[in-house]
Amino acid sequence: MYRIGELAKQCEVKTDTLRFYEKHGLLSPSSRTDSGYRIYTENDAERLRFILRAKAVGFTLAEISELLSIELDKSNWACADVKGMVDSKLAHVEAKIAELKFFQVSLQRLSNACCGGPESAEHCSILEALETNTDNIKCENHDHHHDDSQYTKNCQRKG
Amino acid sequence: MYRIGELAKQCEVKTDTLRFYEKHGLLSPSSRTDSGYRIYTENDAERLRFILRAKAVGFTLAEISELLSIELDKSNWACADVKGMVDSKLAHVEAKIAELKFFQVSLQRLSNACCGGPESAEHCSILEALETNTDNIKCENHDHHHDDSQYTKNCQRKG
DNA sequence: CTTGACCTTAGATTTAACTCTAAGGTTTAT
DNA sequence: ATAAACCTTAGAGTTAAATCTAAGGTCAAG
Repeated sequence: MYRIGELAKQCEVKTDTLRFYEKHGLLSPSSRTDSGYRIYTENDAERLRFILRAKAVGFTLAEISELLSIELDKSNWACADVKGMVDSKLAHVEAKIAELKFFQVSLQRLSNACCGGPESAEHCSILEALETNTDNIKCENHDHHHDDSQYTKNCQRKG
Repeated sequence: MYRIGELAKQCEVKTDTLRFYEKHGLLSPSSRTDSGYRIYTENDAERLRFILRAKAVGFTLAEISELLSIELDKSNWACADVKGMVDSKLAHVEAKIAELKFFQVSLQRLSNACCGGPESAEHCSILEALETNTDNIKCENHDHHHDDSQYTKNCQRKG
């Protein structure tokens, strides 16, 4: 059982944000005190964490509402409806994962191609890494050496 | 070589959006015609696609700017700087992937638990799926049958 | 028994990211 | 050679998602 300020602090949001989510139907406290204070349960907290996670990966509040409506309307829906909706959201999530893996590969490639030393990063760029396909990595070959293996271990392939 | 309208159409954004990105330093056309029209190269288009992908997975324009600044400033930076920044962004991307996999698992679990038939979805909910750990899945056991295996194949485990 | 940290509401303001408007110049098709 | 469909700028308006303000009620500590 949390009051609004406690839940807000725990989840690192403002109390305003919680009232905003309530007004927009995303999260309502399970009860109120006699004097009208909001009382949130652990279940409410779980729901909030779900909302914040969804937001962090780029879902809009409208999309999050839709995801959560699966919970709210469950007894009025048929399994077929729920499954259809879930599977569509699942496809959406999987598409996002694929997009992010694209960034991951690009950034990893750039990180690998870059020796990490004090040289100019003339040939280190995300877009160069994007243009390069799969494993044929441009790698700067500077004409000097510096102390250690840590910097140069990833610099061996050349386009 | 594209004019603003052509690039906008190709990437399904408004021309306003491209002018907005230019004003905010995310994407400038490589040149202009004598009469002042913007001329975008294939490289510019690639950069735009990068921006749109980054946006789609929840990066703000400020974060995207930062990602792209690796490109802009490359000759003024040392490899060590670039690598540090890239690795930090990489960690960010990997965290997002982890978050999304959390959703993927939850949704997949829900999809699996839900028989997909015409029954009430009483026990189908995202939050129930979130609460359930790993493989001990609640699954409604309706007292009737319907046509085929397609609906019931995933309904065999019970908590 | 009052001070200060909480809570309430309604409504105004802010921020990011567009999106539109107005007033005019350019290009292409008929 | 002129209408339609583009382009230019500066600046105003919109939308989502908060965030702040004002005016006041609640409650535990000293």
